[in-house]
Amino acid sequence: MSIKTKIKLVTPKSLASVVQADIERRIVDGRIAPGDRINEYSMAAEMGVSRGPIREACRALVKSGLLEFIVNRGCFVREVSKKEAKDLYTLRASLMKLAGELLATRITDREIKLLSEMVEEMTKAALAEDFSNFYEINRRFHDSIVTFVDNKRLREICNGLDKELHLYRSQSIPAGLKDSDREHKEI
Amino acid sequence: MSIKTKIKLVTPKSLASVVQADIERRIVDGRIAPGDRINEYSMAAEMGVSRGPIREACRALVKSGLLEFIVNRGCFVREVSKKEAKDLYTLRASLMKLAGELLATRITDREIKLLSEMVEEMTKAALAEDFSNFYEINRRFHDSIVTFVDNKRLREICNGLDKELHLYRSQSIPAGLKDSDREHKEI
DNA sequence: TTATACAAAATTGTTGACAATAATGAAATA
DNA sequence: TATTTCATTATTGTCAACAATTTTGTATAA
Repeated sequence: MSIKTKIKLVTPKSLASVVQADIERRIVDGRIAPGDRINEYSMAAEMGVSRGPIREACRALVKSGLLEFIVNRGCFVREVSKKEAKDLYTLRASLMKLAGELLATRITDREIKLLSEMVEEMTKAALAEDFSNFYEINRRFHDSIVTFVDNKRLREICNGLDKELHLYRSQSIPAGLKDSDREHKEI
Repeated sequence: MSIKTKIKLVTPKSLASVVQADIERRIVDGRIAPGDRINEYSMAAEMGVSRGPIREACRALVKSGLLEFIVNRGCFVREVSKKEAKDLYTLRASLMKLAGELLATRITDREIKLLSEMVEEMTKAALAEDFSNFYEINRRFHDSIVTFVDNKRLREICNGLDKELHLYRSQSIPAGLKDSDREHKEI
């Protein structure tokens, strides 16, 4: 069953949005590495669609910071420099601080419980040095916080920053696990 | 001279990016109002291009929050609710605060001078109740700050939020001029 | 009059084709 | 050998046509 028939059975979505999610996934899980070019033609062939939806998806991914666009040369997976990563961290830290402050005024017991459980899981993963698992829970942890805050744009931006930072980490070595864990407990 | 030949003489840019800037401009200066649909066909005809670039541009504008996309119905100029506007203000305030803090540690005399001049101009415009002029200087003022900070993503996000908020203001009544002016002087 | 059904028109979704540009590689030259 | 030139190939840029879907308007029935 092709991608196209698959989505038609569920909620109606444009091909471009499906393609977008697919490319995003490929980037995040490393199948496409920073610096790689998105070959419209082969990507289209691989997904069984034409180049139109691919191009539309790429335009969106450029705006979200995952791709870089060069005229007549195409889209490349962002290479995040150290300076840019530092800037992104600063930004995200500031926004997570805001999220924390906002959430503190409206958080429910149920939400506290959910977050606590995640911190616990993260601690376990960190001690076991289970990196991929740690990052996944960590991602869910932060996403939960910004979701509970109920500020749509804040959530979108934070998730976007997370993806960009993930891009940076995939270029360098994973480090500082215990540190970020201690940070979480303080919230 | 058509749009196409015009850009070819300057820096090479894709049609889609020019279309994107054009649509953005139309939205910001009110030629297209919140709730309006972007008719791909007529927009393409009006700009003398095909629908491809229009669609690509719209995908980007959706990501940046200026348009809303509904499958099989097209792109509509965002209608920003009061709640959303409040959220955006919160976000922007927090980011401008961050920008201010970051800038304080590295600002040059020349930059201080430039910003002071803008505050002065804004005060004049506010007293003369010259709304459009005030907003334009205001925009440049904020853009200067985030530019001086030298955090690319911060700048992009702030400018994006500004545009979204402009969208909200264009729906409601302009108000609170003097207030925001006082805010600026405190920086 | 109001509601429903349905044909016609308008609009978006997707594709394949062609044009324009950039990348590649081989031949010619220093 | 190293470099340049230039044809070839690969790739992106743009378009126009067709398919699928939604909207509109009209005729019909309650």
